[in-house]
Amino acid sequence: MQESSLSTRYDASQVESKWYALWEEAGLFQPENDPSKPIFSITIPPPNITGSLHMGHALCYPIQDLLGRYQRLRGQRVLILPGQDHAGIATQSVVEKNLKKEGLSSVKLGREAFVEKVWEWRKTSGDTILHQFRSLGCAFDWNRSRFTLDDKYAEAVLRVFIDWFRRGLIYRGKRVVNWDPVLRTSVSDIETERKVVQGKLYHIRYPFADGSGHVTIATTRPETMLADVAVAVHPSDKRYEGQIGKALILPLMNREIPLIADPYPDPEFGTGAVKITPAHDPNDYEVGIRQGLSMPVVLDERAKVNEFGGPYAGLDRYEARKKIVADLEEAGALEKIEDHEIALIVSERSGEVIEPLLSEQWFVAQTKLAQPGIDAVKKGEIQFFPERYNRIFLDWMENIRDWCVSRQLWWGHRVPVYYTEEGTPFAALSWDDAQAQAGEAKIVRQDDDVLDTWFSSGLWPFATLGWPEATDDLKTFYPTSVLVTDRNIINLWVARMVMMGLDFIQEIPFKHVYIHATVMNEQGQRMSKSLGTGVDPMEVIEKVGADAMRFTLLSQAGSNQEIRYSEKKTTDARNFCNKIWNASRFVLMNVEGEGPAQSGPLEPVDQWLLSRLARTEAIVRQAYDGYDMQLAGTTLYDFFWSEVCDWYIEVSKSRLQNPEQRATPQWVLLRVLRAFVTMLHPIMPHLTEEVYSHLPGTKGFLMQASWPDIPREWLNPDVESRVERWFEQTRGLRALRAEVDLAAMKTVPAVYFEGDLQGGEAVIASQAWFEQLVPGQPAEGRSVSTTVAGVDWHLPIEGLIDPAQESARLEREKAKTQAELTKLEERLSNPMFAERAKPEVVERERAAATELREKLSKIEARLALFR
RNA sequence: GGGCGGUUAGCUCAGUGGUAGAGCACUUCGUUCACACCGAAGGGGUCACAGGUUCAAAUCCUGUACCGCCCA
Repeated sequence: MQESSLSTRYDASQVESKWYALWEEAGLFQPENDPSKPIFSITIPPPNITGSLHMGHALCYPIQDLLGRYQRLRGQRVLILPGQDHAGIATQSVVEKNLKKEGLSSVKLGREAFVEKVWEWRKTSGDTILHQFRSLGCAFDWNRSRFTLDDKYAEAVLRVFIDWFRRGLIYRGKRVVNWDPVLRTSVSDIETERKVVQGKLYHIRYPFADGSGHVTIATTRPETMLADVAVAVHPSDKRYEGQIGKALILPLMNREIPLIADPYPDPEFGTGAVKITPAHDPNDYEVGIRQGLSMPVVLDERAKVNEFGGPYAGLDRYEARKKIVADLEEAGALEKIEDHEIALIVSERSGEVIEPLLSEQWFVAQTKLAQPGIDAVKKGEIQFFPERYNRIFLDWMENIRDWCVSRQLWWGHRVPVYYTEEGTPFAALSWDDAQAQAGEAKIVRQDDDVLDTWFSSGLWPFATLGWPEATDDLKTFYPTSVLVTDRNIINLWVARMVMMGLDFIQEIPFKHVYIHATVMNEQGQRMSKSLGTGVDPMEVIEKVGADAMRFTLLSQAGSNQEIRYSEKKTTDARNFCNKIWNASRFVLMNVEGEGPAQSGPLEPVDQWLLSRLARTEAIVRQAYDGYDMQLAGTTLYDFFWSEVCDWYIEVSKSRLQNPEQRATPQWVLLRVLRAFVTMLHPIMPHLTEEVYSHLPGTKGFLMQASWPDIPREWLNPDVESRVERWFEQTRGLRALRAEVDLAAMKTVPAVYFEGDLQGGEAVIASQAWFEQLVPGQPAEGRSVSTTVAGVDWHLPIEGLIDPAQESARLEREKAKTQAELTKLEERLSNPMFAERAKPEVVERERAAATELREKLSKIEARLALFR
């Protein structure tokens, strides 16, 4: 290949699709069949079948791909198992919406036909997001892809339910749940969000039955009063002393309800009296349980008032509120209405306000299951990254509440409970199975509900590997190495996988949990399609390529909890791609054939770069190991751009022109470039694979290569500081030139110096653009001078010097130096400093002060020449 | 109400006790044969605030304010 004919612009679009196809063709996404290698495995968080790629995915999945690619380079046998979640509510409501457009509905179709429709929909659009993962470069094992409603997976789900049912861990009970009146199902807490809105606080008088005055309660939801069973006050509330136990008349309904004492009401808030509606408020429900109150339900599954609401029956909850408020007003029971901020709970799926509703549901007892998970985290068998999430996890697990697992949906794993005519439940894999268990009694129906989606995804790390069968995959890849996910589902998903894994496999499901940041937009707002703040990652990939997209996000991901995405950053990342591309072209254009087999003697700059490489490698390796992609990314960026390109390549240019000298820089550049693309490969897989393929002597894929093996002796701090001193001198000289308007990069005959350059003459001369560095002072004429790290430089430019300008420059330099010196002297003059500070610090400060004093006196002397 | 995270240059962020950093943006200069998606130089910061610990604090401690998130 003619490297010089490669374009000066890196074109990601061609490169990326080419390599992805080649990797897949070569079977590189499957784990190697080499049992001697250690295992690294991940089962990815299964995206919903309703999904398409968003920025959160564009971070989460590339992190997993990065880890997989890194561990593969490190010699591990890597499995990343992809798949999808059937996502009960989300999917069902999407399909319902589609049906509505056709004038159909789930009710019209009936259960069987509806579920059929959902399967059709899943087949046509279900894999969209998995295909999009390919554009991101994700090296996942598509052959092992799983879906939570696959036959085998579904069987695993039912087996778990049946097992827990038999052990008495699953029970049926009445609770106040989050009821979505539009989707007409219970929903979990994670499927709701809080929204603060401006509402009203209604103050209502409840008169005592004996006519001795009244109690005023305040409520934001007057319509629920229809189902009030009591009014509660705090036991310590002096205002109600002696009145506890008296009967109140519930206005409009004219029922008698008691005034009770309970710790729930906050005496500071309003009158301290709270109406209690156990069937329609979770807090009131707790009071109801404590006090043994009845729990009438007054709203139906559509949130309409039922027959218990008497004259209000049939009204929607909001219509009922209006009418009730009007009637209260008329009855003189309404004391006042205030504006009040209300924290509404809204269903994420339908956007409807959640109705807390008492209903009968299936629950899983959690306390016993949680304990092994708590122990595993406390013992450090499972570790969260960042560490702070350990506690968040433990706090939740230690205060865990029973889990409502039933959903009133049709799409999902149907609760495997069958009932006899008498209503006796049997949990079984099939109707026949249940009948066999029931014996004489006849099974007449199966439970209508389906299981919470998290119930099935809780099995993900082992059901995907073949459980309940003892498959090779399960033996080989479980427990998995790490789970990478979002902090929002630590409790709802991570905790469940931990509990289920420990309960059914008796082993933790993963050793590490890395909680990644949330991707925000440029203004720090949450990205959301409905708010129009979302950005489509596919469009970004089209513009700048997947590698730049990945670098943008990955190089911001560490232990932070927010990342700001901006288009500008993708441009920067694209520029980095281009820089790598062009520097690689440069190297290839300057190497012929296979390149030198070995280096000649290494010069200090060669040793310097190799030493920098050694440091970079150590930092990057530790960063990847500790889930600090940000550190890895920025370290590689800085190393390549400033050390390889800005210094080493520039210094090497003249050597590469010289046939006698070129072998060594060629050898160094190839070694460094190969190591660099290997280390960067987990972040930018395509570009690095492309560059690697052009390197002389390359066989096979970079994806299959080994992590760079850096000889220990390359680390050379002495050479580093020596060479960096040369660069410091170079920068000082360039700055001096700029100060006197001497154009950069135009070679000038001579500059004079006094001091020790430590062998850096050639490097400094070429990099500061001088033909020669002359020891001593210029014989005659004026020159401008500067002092850099103890070396004096004199640039003879008689005739070009504007004395006023030069003395102004010197004054600035003097002021700066003086300020530094003053600061140092203040520190040094404190006797406690010399006494208590570490000796090396004192020594360093003293030396620095001496150098500054010398520099200052030189500046003074130079100033005198221009006055 | 409880908890967690954040507050450092115009912007986005590094920086776990020893002379305040990077990228972008900005100013000036420069198309030289890797790259103008580039190079050179430069300006720019009371490290949110108030106390404390320390020879020394962006960094450790206490408190406050503001922003964000989670739980109730």
